[in-house]
Amino acid sequence: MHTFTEENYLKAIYKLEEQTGDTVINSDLAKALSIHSATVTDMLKKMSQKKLITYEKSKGFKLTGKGKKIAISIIRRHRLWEVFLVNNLGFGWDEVHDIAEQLEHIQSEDLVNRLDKYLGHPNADPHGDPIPNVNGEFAKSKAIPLSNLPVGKQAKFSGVIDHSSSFLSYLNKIEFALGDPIRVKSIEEYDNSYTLQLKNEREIVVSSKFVNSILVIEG
Amino acid sequence: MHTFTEENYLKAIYKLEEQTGDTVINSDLAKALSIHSATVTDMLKKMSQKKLITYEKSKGFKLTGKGKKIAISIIRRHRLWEVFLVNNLGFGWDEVHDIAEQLEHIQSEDLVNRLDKYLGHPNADPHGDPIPNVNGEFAKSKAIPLSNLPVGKQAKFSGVIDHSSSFLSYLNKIEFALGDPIRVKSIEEYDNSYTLQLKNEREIVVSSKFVNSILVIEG
DNA sequence: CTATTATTTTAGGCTTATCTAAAATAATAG
DNA sequence: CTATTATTTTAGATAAGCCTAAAATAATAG
Repeated sequence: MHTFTEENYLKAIYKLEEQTGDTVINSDLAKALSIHSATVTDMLKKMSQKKLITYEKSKGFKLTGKGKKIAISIIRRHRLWEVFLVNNLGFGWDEVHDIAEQLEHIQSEDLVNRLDKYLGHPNADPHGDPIPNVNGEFAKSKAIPLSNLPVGKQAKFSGVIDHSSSFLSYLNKIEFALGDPIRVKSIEEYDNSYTLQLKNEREIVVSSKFVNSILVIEG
Repeated sequence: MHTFTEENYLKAIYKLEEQTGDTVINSDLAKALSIHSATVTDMLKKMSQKKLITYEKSKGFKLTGKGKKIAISIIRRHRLWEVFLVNNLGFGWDEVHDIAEQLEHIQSEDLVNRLDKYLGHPNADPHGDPIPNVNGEFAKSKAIPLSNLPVGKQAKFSGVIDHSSSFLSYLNKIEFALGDPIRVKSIEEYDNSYTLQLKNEREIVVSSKFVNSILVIEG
């Protein structure tokens, strides 16, 4: 159907659109894919011809309906494979990204849907990212960054914003896992550090970077 | 590590060596890969430089130890994925080849070994083909073509030689599956057709092509 | 042993995805 | 509003894998 490269462009554009909520610009995409702007320009022309993006010279670009549909299906595949790798094969959540990057390009509708069923139609991957269903629809999430959670309110750790393996293995080290309860006890005005209360009354102190890197759901 | 293309060449050369027991020639490899001889010549030079094959102009070629090791690891991956697709995802044995052709190129030692463990270290794929272990060693098999089984001797269906999906779905249709008992009742001299006795005394008549396409183990 | 046939290699091209360097265009500061 | 800076595009190359057509080599038949 599409080449790996094209699929990677589509996925990257989708994620940039999601982040900025607007049209994407060449240089951002180039940075995201670690390639040069000239290369991006070339590819944009080709993708535009194939009606995967809308694109006018020197203006931003965005996915067409067709392009978006493909991007979402790649994300679906990626996240389902991550569930398999963690839940069934016992990989750590900090180890699966690169392998899922490869698996997401396997072409077979049937395979993805059987995998989905085999895994019990999960609605989130091991990092708490939502998995679109077979029609490309995402479940609505009430997750908010921990930094937006009012002090004292009880919540649950529901996902990460920072997917870097250094952050993920830090979470492993402090034994804080998806689904765990969490509450902000206090915020230190001096350096904006947070004192959090976790499972079994355990308290930890974390940086403001930390509280911007995880998502929680109240209640 | 290696490109998909290179891996496909290695696998194809391995299979041709296995079949003919000798050095492989350009035209056979070209046919196996459905590409032109000129393309093969190009690639042979490159692979020879990388010490994956031994090659002298206009003579045959064969895998080096290094090349063979890679080829076997690709076969291992392919067959393990086939087991997963059939046993866990419920695909038919006639449906998995193309998907496994893609999955076999996923690069991760760890992944293959975890998959192997998850599947319970199977020693054969859904077609009865042996799966090499982590060191690249194949279990010795006592399988023989059904055509070599003496009349009257009891045996078990242990593998297919013909992997075409038309043959496999024919076997599905006649409800003859791996592990089933089999015995040659008689051979018709006129057209070399065989009368076979299967599970529950059931008898079928098959062509000489059929008896050359399946493997059995006596006993 | 030579002529014919089969096989392999060379030579020159194409496409995809990338690059660098230079030119063109857009954005921004004064 | 113009000069500087930033961004994007064009132009020309490269490497991997493939092709076709022609040349070279090897195999085989008489």
